Amino acid sequence: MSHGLNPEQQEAVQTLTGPMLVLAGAGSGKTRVVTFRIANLIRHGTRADRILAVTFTNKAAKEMRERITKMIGPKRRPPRGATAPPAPVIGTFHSNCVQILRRHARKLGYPERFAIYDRSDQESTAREVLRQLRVHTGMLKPAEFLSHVSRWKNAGVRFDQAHELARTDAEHVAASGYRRYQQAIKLCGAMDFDDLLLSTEQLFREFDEVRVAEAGRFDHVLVDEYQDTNQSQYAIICALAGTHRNLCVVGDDDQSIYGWRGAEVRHILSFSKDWPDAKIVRLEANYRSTTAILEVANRLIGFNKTRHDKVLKPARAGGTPPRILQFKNEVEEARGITDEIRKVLERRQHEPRDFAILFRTNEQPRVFETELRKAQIPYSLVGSQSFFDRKEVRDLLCYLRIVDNPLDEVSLLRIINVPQRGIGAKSVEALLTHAVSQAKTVWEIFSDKVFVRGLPEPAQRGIERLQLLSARCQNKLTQPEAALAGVLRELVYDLDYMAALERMYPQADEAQARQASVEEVINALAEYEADAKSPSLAGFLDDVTLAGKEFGSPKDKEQQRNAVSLMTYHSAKGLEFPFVYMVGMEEGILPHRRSLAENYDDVEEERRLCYVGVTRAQDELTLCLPLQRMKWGRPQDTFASRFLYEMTGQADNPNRRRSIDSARKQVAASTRAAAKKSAAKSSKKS
DNA sequence: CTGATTGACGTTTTT
DNA sequence: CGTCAATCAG
Repeated sequence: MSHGLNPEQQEAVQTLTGPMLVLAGAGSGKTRVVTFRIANLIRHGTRADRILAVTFTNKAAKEMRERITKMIGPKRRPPRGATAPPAPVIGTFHSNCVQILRRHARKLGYPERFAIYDRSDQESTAREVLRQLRVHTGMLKPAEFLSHVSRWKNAGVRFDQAHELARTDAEHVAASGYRRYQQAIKLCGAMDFDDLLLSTEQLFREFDEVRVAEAGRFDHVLVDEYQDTNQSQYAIICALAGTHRNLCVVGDDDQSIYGWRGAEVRHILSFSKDWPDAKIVRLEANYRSTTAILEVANRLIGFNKTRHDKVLKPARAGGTPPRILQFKNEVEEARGITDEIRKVLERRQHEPRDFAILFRTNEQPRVFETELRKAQIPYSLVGSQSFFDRKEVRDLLCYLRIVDNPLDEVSLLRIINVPQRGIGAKSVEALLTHAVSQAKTVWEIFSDKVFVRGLPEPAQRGIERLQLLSARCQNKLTQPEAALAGVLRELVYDLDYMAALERMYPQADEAQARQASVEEVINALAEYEADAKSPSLAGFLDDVTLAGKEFGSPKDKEQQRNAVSLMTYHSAKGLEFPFVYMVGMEEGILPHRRSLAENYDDVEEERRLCYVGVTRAQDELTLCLPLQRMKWGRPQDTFASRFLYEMTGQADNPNRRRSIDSARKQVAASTRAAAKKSAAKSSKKS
């Protein structure tokens, strides 16, 4: 055991009891240490299923599970029907909280089958709440409203306290909405992502017997990416590990990039205050990147004030110094990088999966997508717009959610007239007003015969059909041996959904693509059904909400296995690539203008974001700067990111703006020349 | 009730 | 330049 580990790593792996803080720098083999440690615990007699490991993403959890199975799992596949050997419990905070809450939801006044609302459900609810308050979207947008509410929730501010903290007009409106929002989702028997953590915390606080029971399931708790834990997550950790104190947290304060979500670097900076007997292990050797890259990384992060002092020590000598490339604009940037990648690929030394293009905002990759597609280079856009965000997929899932839980108002409102069944805006409005006045959900109002008879004739029939549809599905589900995928297939048939899609999308190819998505949902459900231990509609929906991004068609999966990665710095955390391109290194983007506005702390977080990007690179790092960027149809000049100057040791350069200006002048000249040329061409033609 | 057109407006990251 | 909400004519 512990072969190939350095002394620090060995200490982290072999000290098995008591609290421990592992300060793991980027590329220090952190993941390896965590998995070795779990394996070691099992070898020393801990039952595997009494170990809880909390990861940041579902993807990380999946990878960790696979690694551990490889290390300690049976050499041969156990015969069919044999009981599976105990395995460690590995998952995100959110998925673990759902497990716990499913067992005790009643205690908190939620139905056993409470729904989980994702971002899009939250936005719909927010929109509805703001509409009821007659707030103009110009004054407070749903997304902004949600960010206020989320901040309050994470800070432990209840909806009756928010008004005291509100300063601006928008915040006061948000405070009024907060109450309604919370009541609305509670009425639907739903929790949003924040609620999952807060409710768990509340559950442990108010019902000690529950806390004792849940904590008693484990003898060891490990937390990865500890720098990104927020207040409630920390409380949950303490509740679970407080008794046995076998708590191992692993993280890097320099990679704390979720402050906006309530993560507190404070937790990792002061761990030893709360756990005075904690052993602290520092992993500073970096096995990932070349010396040339690490020099830049160290120089950059040195500009941050609030941090544990540590320096990444390179294990790989030499290397190519990072390059800084300037392009005329963001289209040229995409074209230039695509070209470079294509050339490297043609030499057959590297594969598409060796490349990553990192950016700050989700709007940036659009240009890259078109260029990569043109060059026929396979790419995968990580994160945004997953399969389950497609309209038709989402609609179908809403049907399933209503079948599972008819009180789920957000889902109902989404598909109440999709495909169209005569329940127009007026009728919906009437239903909603009545529902609110009765403190009931719309689904319950459906059964209010007197009220429904007052609605237009087509609406009445639509409601009846909807009720019938749901009842039929529920009926099928109660039958023994009912296949979930089969029920869904019949639902699609009953809805005549495929034909409806053709009507909704007149273009044949688009309609076909959407119909294919429907097939894929059915496949995904079938796949879930085949894999899950005890499959249920509810379980499938939970998985989709919490880990939706890992689903997808087999074709997509196959294609994405070896593709250039396009992702944000946030989703790049924990990953590594031989070639990394950091794109759009401009003031206003990285650091983002929003974080520049107010305080200094936010710039430090942006710097950490940049640091995360730099430390993803194994062999070659390229920093890119478009000198102009299209904004609202007009090209606008950019300024080079201050981080570029910091990384290159020019932070104090008083002329840094001028030097960029001169570069811009050159580009402007060449642009003018190009414009003249094309003008000449077109005049020749005519 | 539905489908088409017009107008305003746009500052980030995600479990 | 795109997106989405509000508005209007069938």
